[in-house]
Formats: sequence, structure tokens, C-alpha cells
Amino acid sequence: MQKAVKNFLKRLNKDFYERDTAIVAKELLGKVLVRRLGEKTLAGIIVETEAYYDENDPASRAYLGRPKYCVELMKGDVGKSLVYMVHGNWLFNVVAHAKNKTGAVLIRAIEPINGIKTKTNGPGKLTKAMKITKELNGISLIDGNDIFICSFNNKNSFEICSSYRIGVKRDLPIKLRFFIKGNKFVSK
DNA sequence: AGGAAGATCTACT
DNA sequence: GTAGATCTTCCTA
Repeated sequence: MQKAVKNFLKRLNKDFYERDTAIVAKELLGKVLVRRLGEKTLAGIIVETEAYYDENDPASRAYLGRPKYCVELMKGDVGKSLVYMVHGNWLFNVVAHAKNKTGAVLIRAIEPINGIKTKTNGPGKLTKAMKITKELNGISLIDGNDIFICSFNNKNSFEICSSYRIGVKRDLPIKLRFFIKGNKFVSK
């Protein structure tokens, strides 16, 4: 820890998360996801995200008929984690949306900077690497200490690209996936 | 008990 | 690059 950790700036607060979901998704790129496990601290730079909206978004966990706990979380306070299982993989999201809206940002890939040994170039892989499970569902990234996101003193600037979301059966006609151009940890 | 899921791996054209 | 099988735990009934 050491050098990288000293570059952490402050934790992202409610004002950061309480904006349009796509804007938050885009601005989460280059931020640092921190996971505390007792004495250990795992950290990685977020390099790929996707925005998911409300019941009108067919790919969203808040879409009609989806599990109630997901809908409630995505409607509720921003800055909370939303964790759910898909095809045997835990996926990690952060609730983020403008006031009185619904939405969450899926963290799809990170670039390891501290304590991570396994590959993190996919949403299921990064949760495995960071030991993220259902236990973290619903906790706050603003107040809690087990997991949170910080801004980071990035030396190198980067270029943001967007595309349609991956693996989604029915997508919206707007590009809601954001990633850092050329980063090798971005999923394919 | 059954169905569904925003994934991953492997094996090809 | 795309295609298919397998996937593992959840929610809802």
C-alpha cells in the first residue's frame, strides 16, 4: 500500500451519486474501488461501467417483474451497493440517479492496483477477486467501511469511449456502457 | 420446484 | 468474432 494508497483523495459522497445515472457511470471511470477485508485492502481503478435505469429499461434490474429488493434499492438512497447473482456470478452495482429517479451503475471491470491477484476484466471476475457477495448488498458506500469508492489522483489522463451494453437481450437505443479507451482490463 | 439472469469458457466457422 | 453449453444462486410460487 503504500504509494498507490497515498494518492487516494476523498471518498465519493452523496452529491456525486445523486445525478443522472449515465453521468455517474461515466465519471466513475478512473475512480478507485476499495474493499477492506480485515487487515487487507484491495483496490482497483474502475475502467468499465454500464448505466441501468428504471422500469422502462428492459435490461434493468428495476424492469417490470424483477426482484423486489432490486427495484427498491435502485429507487432508494444513492450510494448504496446492489449485488445480485447472474449465471453464477455476483455483479456489483452502485445505486445512482437524479432525485426521485431510479437507476444504478454496474461496475464491469477494474484495473488492480493493490492486493488483487486474479483477473478482473469482467463483472463476475472482479467480484470474485474482491470477495464481493450478497453480504454486501444494500450497504452504503458513503458511510460504510467494507467497500467504497474514492477519487484518485490520476497521473495519466484517459479517453472515455461509449458503446451499447454488453450481453443485454433488449437494450435501449442509447449508449450506456462507458470504458477507458485502450485499457487492457476492459472486457470484450 | 421451477425459471431466470446484465456471465464465462470453450470451440469452432 | 460468434455460438453454444453450462452456469449457481436467487426469487416467486
